Amino acid sequence: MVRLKDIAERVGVSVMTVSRVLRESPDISEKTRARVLAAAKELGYVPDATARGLRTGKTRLWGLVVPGIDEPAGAALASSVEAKAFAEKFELFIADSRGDPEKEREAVYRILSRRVEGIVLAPAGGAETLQSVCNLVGKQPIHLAVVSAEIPDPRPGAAFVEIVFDDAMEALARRLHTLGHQRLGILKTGAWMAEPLAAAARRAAEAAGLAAREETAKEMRPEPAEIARAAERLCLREPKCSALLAVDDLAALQAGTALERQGLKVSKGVSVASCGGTVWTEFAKPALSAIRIPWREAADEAAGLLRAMLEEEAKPSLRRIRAEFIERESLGAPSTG
Amino acid sequence: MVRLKDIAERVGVSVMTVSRVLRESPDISEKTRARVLAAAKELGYVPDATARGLRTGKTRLWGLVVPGIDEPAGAALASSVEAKAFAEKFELFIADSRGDPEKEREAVYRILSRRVEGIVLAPAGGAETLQSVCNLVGKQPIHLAVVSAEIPDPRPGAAFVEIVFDDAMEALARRLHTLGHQRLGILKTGAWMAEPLAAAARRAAEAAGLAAREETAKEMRPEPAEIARAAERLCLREPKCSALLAVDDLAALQAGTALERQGLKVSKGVSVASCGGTVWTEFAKPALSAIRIPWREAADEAAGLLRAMLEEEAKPSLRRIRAEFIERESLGAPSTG
DNA sequence: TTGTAAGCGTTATCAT
DNA sequence: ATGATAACGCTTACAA
Repeated sequence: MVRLKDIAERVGVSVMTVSRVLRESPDISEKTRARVLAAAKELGYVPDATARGLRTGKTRLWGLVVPGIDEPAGAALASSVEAKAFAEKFELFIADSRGDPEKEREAVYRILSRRVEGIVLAPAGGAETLQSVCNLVGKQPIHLAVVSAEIPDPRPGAAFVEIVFDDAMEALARRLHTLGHQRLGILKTGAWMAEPLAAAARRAAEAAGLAAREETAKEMRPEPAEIARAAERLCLREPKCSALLAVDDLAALQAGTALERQGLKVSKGVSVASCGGTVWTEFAKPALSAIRIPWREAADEAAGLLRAMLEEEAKPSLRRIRAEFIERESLGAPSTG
Repeated sequence: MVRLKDIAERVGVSVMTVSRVLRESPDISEKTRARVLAAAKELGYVPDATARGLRTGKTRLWGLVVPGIDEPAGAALASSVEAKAFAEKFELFIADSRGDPEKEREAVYRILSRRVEGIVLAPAGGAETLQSVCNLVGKQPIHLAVVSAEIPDPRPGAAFVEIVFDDAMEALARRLHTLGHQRLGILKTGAWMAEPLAAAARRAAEAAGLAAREETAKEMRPEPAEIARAAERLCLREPKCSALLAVDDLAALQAGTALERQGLKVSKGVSVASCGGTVWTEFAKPALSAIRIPWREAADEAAGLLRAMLEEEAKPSLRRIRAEFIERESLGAPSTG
């Protein structure tokens, strides 16, 4: 590995001179600059950002911890944060908690030990387990931005980006009610934010005068057959639901397919909606995605907060971002009878 | 930030003693061990892996560079490599080249400057631009594992995981021929590995006695309307293709939808196939995914190679992984006439 | 314009 | 069983 010292010896100057040249400091004669640059190139010098960080105290490192980086939502988050990091000349650690709070804790700890300047966290657990991670990070002189639908009260010392589902869910429930639906089936999985989504759906259904039933598949990405069974329990068994809301697009896609196999026709007879908002789902099956979740906006906001906190002494803040209801073809009137 | 020194002063021992306790070295009296541990906990000590890495020369850091981390294939890769890294107690940098060889070069350089011990690269460009990145990395004392369908010849000094499409494509082409198809439309996008996939499809079509036509959308993830136009050009304009192969599932999904809107029925009349093999696409639309690309296997292999290279002095190796043809419902006989 | 000395937090090595 | 010293590669502070 080539060090400054190697270049210095080669050129016959001090290490400091080389360091200055490479950092483009002024006060360097054109002659030495050229010779140093040439030697650096010739030797294939790659600066050691690790050593620089140790000396300066600035590592230009960020960390991101998500539950499920290969889930559409997690991938959207990763993409947004990575883009910001790259543009700002930060390197980004990514760790996947896989929905496990224990793994999340370990990931955060390990990332802390790398002396990152900030962490974006998409929490795996609920508000309780989040507290403990916030405490851990709070003791370190770094910044934390949490993207979540459940904000602990009182708020720990971190920047929060809260994703709010209520307005969108209420709009959806009202729309379904207007179309003539009386009972909403909620299909929950172990996907990120599934529980807050389901809770918002329940609240909205009640407010709109819809009865609601819920079926749960615990895995983050359940077997298609399991989703099919849940969908059938909701829409084929008494009391039958004429409308189905799945907490994510892929589950909705499966559920819709399953119901059509059973002879129900989506949009006529049974309405199917889902919560989505990633490049992938928007692209693949926009018809179902009635609740658009602003994953990218949330991630951009979180990354923006980290960057902002670098400069100003930003106080722990709370930023709300709202999901929105989008009218889709998969929503229709219930079959009569 | 708490340092070993702080603990040492607190307990009244030397820094080395503290270091030893924290690294669980033997030859430490139970008494001091307990006191050091207590102080470390009390002060909220988090070790500085950066400084450790500087001193030991072992950073336990890996890097991953992909084109499109929010694409199904990129996300699958990230997930696999992250899992291996986490299990092996490595931290993982992730950078997204977004299909741009220039960005890829910068990402690799920046990751090198973090003194990672290994890099997994999913190259953005073809074999030519890959060479230059391999040269850059080759000068450093670290390991490189490349996941690609195009291996440069002669092979640069790196471990290669080659994804091979030919067998699967040939099986697909033969099947289509048997079903009575005479002309295959190939729908290419700017997705990762699109060009090698299309090339393999062309070769396979020719070998099976199918004529082939190709339409290209340059973006990695083109507008649905653009895909629809391309699909229509292939299947509605003379010489009409009775079978369509898209280089990725999402494009196929869009294409299928577009063709059905035009009155063609997928699996009767027009056959639609795609190249997939990620959790998302398998889950959402298995019907279309006739070429299963072993993304995860490839990523696991690449991560495994990195790990192996840590221990033994592994030579630059080449490992082939084959895509497989899977019979799907979306394949049927062409409409007669 | 260039050089010298010291130190960032840790561990290898040798000493006690 | 514990401590002292130096060094990893770099940059800040000061001197020449």
